[in-house]
Amino acid sequence: MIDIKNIREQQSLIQDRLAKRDKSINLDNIISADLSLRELTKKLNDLQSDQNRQSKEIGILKSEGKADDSVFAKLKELSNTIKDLEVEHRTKSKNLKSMLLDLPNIPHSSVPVGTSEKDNALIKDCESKKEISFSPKSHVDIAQDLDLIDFEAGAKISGAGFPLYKGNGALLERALLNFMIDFHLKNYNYTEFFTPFLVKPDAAITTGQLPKFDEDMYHIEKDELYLIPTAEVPLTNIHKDEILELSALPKYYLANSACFRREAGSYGKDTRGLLRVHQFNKVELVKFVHPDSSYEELESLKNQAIKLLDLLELDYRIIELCTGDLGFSAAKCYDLEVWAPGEEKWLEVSSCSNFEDFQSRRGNIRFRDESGKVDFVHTLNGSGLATPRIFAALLETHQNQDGSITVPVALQPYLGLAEIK
RNA sequence: GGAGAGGUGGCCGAGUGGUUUAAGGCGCACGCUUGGAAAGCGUGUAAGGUUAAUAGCUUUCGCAGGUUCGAAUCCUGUCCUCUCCGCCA
Repeated sequence: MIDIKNIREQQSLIQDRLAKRDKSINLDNIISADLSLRELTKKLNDLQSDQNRQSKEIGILKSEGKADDSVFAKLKELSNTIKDLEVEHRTKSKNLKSMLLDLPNIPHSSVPVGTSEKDNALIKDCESKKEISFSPKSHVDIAQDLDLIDFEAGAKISGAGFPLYKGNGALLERALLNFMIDFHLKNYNYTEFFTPFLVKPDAAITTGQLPKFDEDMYHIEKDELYLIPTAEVPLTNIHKDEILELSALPKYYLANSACFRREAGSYGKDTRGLLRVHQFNKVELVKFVHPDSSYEELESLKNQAIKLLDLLELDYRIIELCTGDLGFSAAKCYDLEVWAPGEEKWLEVSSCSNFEDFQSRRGNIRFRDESGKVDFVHTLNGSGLATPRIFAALLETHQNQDGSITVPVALQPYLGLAEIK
């Protein structure tokens, strides 16, 4: 959520910066709603003050046995006026809040300007892809030939997009997750969590999935709970409505979770195999940091995810999203993409974002700064990493002509195998 | 799912309709005291809105409504925690 005071004070500046993301955004309604709400607040507060004072006087009169009906009648009128204004105030305040919740974050000034994916900046290209001397198979065929995934059975049980990992496939999935979790825990100062997979609407509002992207989430109406699209949601909400001590920052949190995505509107796109599924696993990294250091933290987050790709011996490139392609909550975002030689596609396996105070404002996550003043923390997150596309790229990159897979050295202890055949 | 108890400031806890402007304690901060510390004594100690303001006003006692001139207190709904019973991995 963007600070209303900020919008109030520099409307045109913010308007311009949001226009780089979406030209249709207009702040005029918000400005006028804010103005009218503030006028109403002033009026209401004055009347409340009057009511408080007079009620207190009645209290004293009554205790002295001197109160008569005329005083009550007079105050009844005031009380009714206040009640009406309170209703109006509530409505207007909800209205403004909902407008603010629908507004995306302001892109950081360093973000390349553009309208879509095609304007994203290539930060680091892959210098030389691993050479494969034969025609590489798709991960779908490899997985089927080696009996690693039973897509048909998954579809029978839950529908398309719910892969059923089997035998060495299930083992590889588990090995990948454990390898990645251990990597972060051993090399960086992360605290591991295992979170709930179902969350209240408020939690999804904090991170920005709600209220705008309700259609993308699995929703259990009976209990008013949502299935998490990423562990970012529960992790970020751990400190909802809290004021953290300065000494507690930065906080580095990690969780492996199943992620559930409806992928509404993306039917027909990447439907084959593991490229776009409704349920997958991901190791998520979340940071709560001092506002002064959030951009350094973004770089280190990105570098951390990259190291995993090196260890898995995958070919990758780094993209910086342009203003038009940036996610709703992000101020700046890097995507890591791995090369899948069978599919002949770059696959997004990690997204590392700085949300600045966008999420912390929505979730009321604050800290006490050097001077004792309360301010919002900055939050960041990054995938480290999402497995299905890593799984796919791994099979395709490390496949041999005889159909076997050579397991990267770093992963071998977790798998207990040097090759899958 | 059924029955009961409870949710008050950083923490504990008093408060069942009106000087509550939330007692008291703990913790914390500062000061006095001291050779120094502890103890003791004193002062201070929430967040949001508005504002030039650390002034004033206002909101907030889980949350949302309601009753009343006036609600932490009464009523309704709801969420959460705990205990017991039932079911269950």
